Amino acid sequence: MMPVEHGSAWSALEAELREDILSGRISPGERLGEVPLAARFSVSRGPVRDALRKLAGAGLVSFLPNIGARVRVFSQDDARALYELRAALESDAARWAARRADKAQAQGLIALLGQHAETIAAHPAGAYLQNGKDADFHIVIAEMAQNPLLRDLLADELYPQLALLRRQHRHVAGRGRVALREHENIADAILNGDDELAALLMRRHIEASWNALRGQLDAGDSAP
Amino acid sequence: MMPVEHGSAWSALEAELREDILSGRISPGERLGEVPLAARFSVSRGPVRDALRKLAGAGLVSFLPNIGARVRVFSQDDARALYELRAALESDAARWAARRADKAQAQGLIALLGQHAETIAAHPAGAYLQNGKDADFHIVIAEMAQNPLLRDLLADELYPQLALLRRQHRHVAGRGRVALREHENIADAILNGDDELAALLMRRHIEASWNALRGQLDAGDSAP
DNA sequence: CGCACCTTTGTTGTTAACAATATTTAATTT
DNA sequence: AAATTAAATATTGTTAACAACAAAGGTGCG
Repeated sequence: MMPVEHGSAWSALEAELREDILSGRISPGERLGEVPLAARFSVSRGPVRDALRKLAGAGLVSFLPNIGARVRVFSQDDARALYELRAALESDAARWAARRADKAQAQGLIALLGQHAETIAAHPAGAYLQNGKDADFHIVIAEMAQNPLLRDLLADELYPQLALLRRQHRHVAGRGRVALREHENIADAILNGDDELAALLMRRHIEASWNALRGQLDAGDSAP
Repeated sequence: MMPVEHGSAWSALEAELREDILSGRISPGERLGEVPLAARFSVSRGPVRDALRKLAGAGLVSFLPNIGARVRVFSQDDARALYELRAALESDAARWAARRADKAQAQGLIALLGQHAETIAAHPAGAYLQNGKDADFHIVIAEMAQNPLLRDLLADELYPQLALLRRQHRHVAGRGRVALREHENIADAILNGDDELAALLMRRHIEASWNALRGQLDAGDSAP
């Protein structure tokens, strides 16, 4: 008999809520009342609370005691802090990836860059950074670093927060070709086992990404 | 009328549990049943669940669905991952501290090192690393970096986890004098605004700390 | 007309009972 | 006696009702 999956009450719930937030179906700043959510998922408020607390821990939801949960809104200072943290983590991820490069993963990285080049050639306008392709590259490197703590912190916390942050603003201007070039240089350094160079290039790559975003933030840009 | 503080049911609860775990009153691996805890704090299981989930998010408690919570036990690989992450975060904290050094904080750092030198002189055996003095130094630097996200990640997650990790093992052999010397060199680099040197020295400092701990781990050392 | 205060309403925090799962204990069989 | 299975027990997951708090709206007073 197919067992009715249990204990998954808030597990599935959290995943779906996450998806709704990251896809923009629920907008930044929007209220997340426990009762409506409970009704929507045909479940009681208990599991909903658990899921909201977990999402708050992941930085996707802001939580005020006795007031409630809202989809998180990032201040410019939040964004700066986020990118600085990202630079610290990812430059070290690149450093370790260069030292520990695993054959299979390294080939995956090369294949990925090949795909990206094709994508860029096909859509010169630059949909590169927009469609999760960028995230793939960074996640492969996080895997290559062979540090589960670092990988999870990046994949489960930082990248979702960055995705949500970008939702608040117009998509960053097409840095596609330049970004791909930077990715290729980073990959080369990793495949050559040059850990210091890989770390430095990754740091510069993220600083460039931050500068591009900050330009838009300074221009007073915000999503509808 | 003095208002009976509310909303503090699990806030105080979480703080006390944290303290019990970090102080060793509850040992690593020990079971954290919801019912006994609820009875102990004269509260229902709901707030206890919240507190346990939060502590699990902070990495002090391991949580298995349908089974329960235990005080976290670190594997050697966990420890390695922790120290690698720490090196990434703290070397960048030192980097930013050197760039953004705030007068008041910088003097605080100097004062701290003076105290530490006296402590070492008074207790040559080396109680330096054992009594939170070490943590103070690193926290001041995290503050100086002026990145709330980085500071909270270090102060609320990494340092507590490190404290718990050390509880699992005999105290690391007195690296006191050497560590103080390293601290002084880091502080000099920060006060001179030499961000690259500060970052590098901090990374080496943490690597040395990790090597000292790993030596004991390899020797099959574990707390009673 | 404006402001403060109070009432009302809606939402979150907490509780205790119920349901489902894991663990332990005891019985049974080989 | 050892191992396997089945009942019993303890623990976690979920639910619905109750209590405390915050926000909104209306009323009275200056």
